[in-house]
Amino acid sequence: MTLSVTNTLTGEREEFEPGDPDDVLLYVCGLTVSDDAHLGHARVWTHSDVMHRWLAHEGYGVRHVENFTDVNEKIAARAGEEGLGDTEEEVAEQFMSSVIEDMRGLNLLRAEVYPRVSEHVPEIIDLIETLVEKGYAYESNGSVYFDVTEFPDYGKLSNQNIDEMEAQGEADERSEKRHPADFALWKADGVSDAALAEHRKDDRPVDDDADHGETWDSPWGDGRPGWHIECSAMSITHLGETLDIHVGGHDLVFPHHENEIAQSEAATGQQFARYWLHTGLLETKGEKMSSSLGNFFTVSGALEEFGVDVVRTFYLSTGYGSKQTFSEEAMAEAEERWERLERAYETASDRLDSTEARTKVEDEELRATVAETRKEFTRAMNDDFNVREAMAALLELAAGVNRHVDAHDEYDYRGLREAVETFEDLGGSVFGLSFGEEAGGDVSLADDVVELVLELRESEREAGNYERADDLRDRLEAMGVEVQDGDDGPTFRY
RNA sequence: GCCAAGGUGGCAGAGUCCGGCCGAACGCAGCGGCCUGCAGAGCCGCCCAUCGCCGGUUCAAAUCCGGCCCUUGGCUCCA
Repeated sequence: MTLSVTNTLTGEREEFEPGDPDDVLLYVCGLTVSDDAHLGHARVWTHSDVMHRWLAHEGYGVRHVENFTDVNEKIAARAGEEGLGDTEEEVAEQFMSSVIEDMRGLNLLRAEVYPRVSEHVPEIIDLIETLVEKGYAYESNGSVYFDVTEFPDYGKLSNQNIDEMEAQGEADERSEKRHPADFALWKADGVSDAALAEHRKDDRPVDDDADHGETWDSPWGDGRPGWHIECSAMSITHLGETLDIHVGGHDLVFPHHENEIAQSEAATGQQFARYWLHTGLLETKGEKMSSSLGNFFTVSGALEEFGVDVVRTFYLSTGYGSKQTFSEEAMAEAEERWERLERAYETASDRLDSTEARTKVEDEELRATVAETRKEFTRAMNDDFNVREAMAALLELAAGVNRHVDAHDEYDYRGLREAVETFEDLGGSVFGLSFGEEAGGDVSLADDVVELVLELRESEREAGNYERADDLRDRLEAMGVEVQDGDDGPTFRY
């Protein structure tokens, strides 16, 4: 069964054919570290993580690169804020370490490299020089712009049309730029994005004297790299001229990704990325979650409040390409889904421990469910990473396990073992959920203490002292220990 | 204005590429039953869908074609 993906470039679903199946080149557009990461960022991370995991699961070798943009005016602008450091570099460093912490917390597979803009300025300058030499870029007042009219394919990703853009703002001889759609590859010292935007709109002069952070020497004088060029430079450096999958949020299609294509393909003459996958945006109350709108929920806050598994389950209940709404209700539902899976997994592994490997019981229905789950999960994932349907398959397995346990007094060892393995493989390795992972720490001691309390409670129950028994249960509950009485005695989880 | 994505039950959200298995998945909420000292979990069953609107193609459309309405995103920093 082969994987097919929806390619933004063509707008169609295509069969996935990487340059080298043993070395699939995956580039994820990372974030600008000017603030704490929020749940919208984590959505891209989680979906690209699951893509990575699925490719690896299916036998592909994956080389995953994810950049950090640590040179940006918004970062520089925060220098001097309490607790953030006095320079652009320090501020970036600060946020970068918290982002890395978030990524760990989300249980993301590590990328091969996390390149930073500040460490790739020479490569960026080289790339710009190549573009200038080839006639795709020109210098103007110490800044360098990409000439969109020189690149016939400009607009192929976003279906934008240069002529229409031109109609909106006539090019002016006074302008630093030849065409309104031209974009900065290199910004002369003192030139800010804000000034550039104004310039683009009504031709106001581009220089202002505010301090916009560090500057670097270049053939065009001191300055800073433009926004889009970094991704081209870093991905070419680490993944070569043609990469297989480029992932990013939908809001980056234009202009960012369009410009990346223009720069990279103009410079190398090769196709930049084979497949462009764009993730839908996370919304709250009908608008996208974003740093600039200030309506965001931080990753660390969410991890603390809901836990990794619930956060991941939340993301996995919608396809990567669809937009998704964040709300307390949605998180509550994700929690129910995750717990349903987790409980079924625990039920299966507990019963497995108590049944003989050579048990004679065979439950064809259970075994069929396991087989069907694997088949359906694989089908769904290969169908443009349809995680929602893959998740549904896992939930069917949960129901299958519960049915088996409900209907039998003796259990099917092999069937249960296969179910447990399936949860660990598909739910654990592919979805990155914590099946079968003990929380660590003093767990064993805590477990023993709870067992002790439950033993006491059992004797109260046997004696008919239900009030006393319920009180013990309530008090455990208050500590976060959930107690359930079953045919085989009480079980607990926390 | 231009470009893109989307409008499916109380909520959420698959299915739309490749029309029939969709009388519409999975889940949450709600209702009934079983189980239980009780509770929870679980199991069984039920409830709620003119698949945005109008028209067309077809033996057959949520799925294809055309028009319209609405929402979100992009066109400025943005995952």
